[in-house]
Amino acid sequence: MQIYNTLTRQKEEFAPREPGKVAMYVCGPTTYNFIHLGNARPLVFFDTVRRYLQYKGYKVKYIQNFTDIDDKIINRAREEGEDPIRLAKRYVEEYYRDADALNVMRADVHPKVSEHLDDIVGMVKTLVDKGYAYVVDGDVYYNISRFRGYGKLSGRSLEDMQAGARVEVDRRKKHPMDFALWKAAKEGEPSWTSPWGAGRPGWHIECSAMSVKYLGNNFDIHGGGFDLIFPHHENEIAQTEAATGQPFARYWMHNGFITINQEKMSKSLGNFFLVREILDKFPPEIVRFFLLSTHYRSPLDFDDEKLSAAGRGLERVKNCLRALEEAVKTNPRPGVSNEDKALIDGLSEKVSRFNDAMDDDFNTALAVGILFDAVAEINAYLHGAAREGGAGMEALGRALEVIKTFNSVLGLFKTDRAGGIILEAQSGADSALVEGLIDIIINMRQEARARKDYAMADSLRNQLGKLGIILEDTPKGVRWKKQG
RNA sequence: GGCGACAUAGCCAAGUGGUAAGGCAGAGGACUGCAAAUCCUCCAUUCCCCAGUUCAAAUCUGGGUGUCGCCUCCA
Repeated sequence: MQIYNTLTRQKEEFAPREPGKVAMYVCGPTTYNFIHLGNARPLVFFDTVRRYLQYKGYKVKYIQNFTDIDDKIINRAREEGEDPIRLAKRYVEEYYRDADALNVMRADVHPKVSEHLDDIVGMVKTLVDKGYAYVVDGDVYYNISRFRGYGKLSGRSLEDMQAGARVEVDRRKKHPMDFALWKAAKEGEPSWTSPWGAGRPGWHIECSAMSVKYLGNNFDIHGGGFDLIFPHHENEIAQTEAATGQPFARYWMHNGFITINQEKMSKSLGNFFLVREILDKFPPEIVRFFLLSTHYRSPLDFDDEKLSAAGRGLERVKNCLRALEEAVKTNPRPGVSNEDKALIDGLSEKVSRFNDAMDDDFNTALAVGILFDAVAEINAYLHGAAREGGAGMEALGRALEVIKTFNSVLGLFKTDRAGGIILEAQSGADSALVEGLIDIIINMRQEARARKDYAMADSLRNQLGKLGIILEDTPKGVRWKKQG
């Protein structure tokens, strides 16, 4: 398996530090608002990485933090007149609602800054003691000039950065690019005690302290968005390697941006779409499918039209699944015919290509293409079986299994306890009553058709259609589904 | 100003030396009362432009054009 490593700027063969086990850390959101689509991309992508590694048989330890102490949170809390810690906590809960909807698995640990002050202060102290950090008026700064490898992740030199520095230089810093490990408390801000007085952690130190705490000094994969390469991850490396004296994360992975009209989506530009808003209009599996349809390192342009085109594509997969489940119910014939054998072999080839695609730096776009190939092959088989002797039990079982396998990695559809794919999340209000009513209408329409009253039949179908209920007349009877 | 990425059909998008996956949209046909779903067939002699390397390039090299990103909080 090959992984593109930002650190070396090339694909490398993946070999975890401990055979069979993978330790990974993904930078999570700062919780001062609902998450937007740009936040969702790394969530969904790295969740897929995790799922694939597990599918490959690795035991994965997956950590994703919440930044719940931060300037943006404090500012937001001030505007809302709410306690910052409470506000952050609220948005952590909201985060889970969105992430769960997108079928993102929970991390093994979701550490919060507010619960790791001891670890953070401990690491800052180590850096001060080792001479990598200095104290000025209760602030603690990292002295980047002391760290020889500074710039190795983002591929820039200290000189380049000094020339390009756009920020007003704080005269108290030894180097303009020195960054805060610890910020002295200001009036009215939450603060914690430390050897340097009351204050709070700088942004970068939390990930260093927490990742090392849960995964050790040199874990396998560290992930996040492209924009974290500099300064966040560069600084993490400087801090952690200086503190531990060992190399930090081994593979650095970064996902590309979501753009709107080819421009970066970001909170600062104000052109962002909340996951919550998008999920009001589209089912979550479409959003997830859309995110995985492009390679993770490429930019992905978002608009409603593209999402709905993706949804129309995903519908093919759903239809195939429905047809498959229906075929299984109509007592398939035992044994393995030549056609059955051809399908089973064809599907094995798809699985092998799917694995190859994912092995090549998690090429989910190619993997999705292979899913469609499998769907086309299954549909053609079902189509042929319909006019001949019927489908074979073993072939159908294999087809269902392959689609489920692909789904377990891509995480598009949620599954029930028995491992079955859930296609329609029926809301509680629906179910029995609605289904009963629809059956009554379908029967009325069938009677109309029987007496060739097509005007009535079509009218009933159209009216249901307006409510998002789609009827399909098949040789085996009428089938209905919800739109989307 | 420094550094970097990308440019493939109407749209989205794989493919990084061997002769263009897949999806959406579209055209024709089968099935159907009509639809829908599904199946079959078609839909880029060509991969931003120019030059070069090679038996062979969308893929490598050089130059140009365009778009985007990072250098400041940001996934």
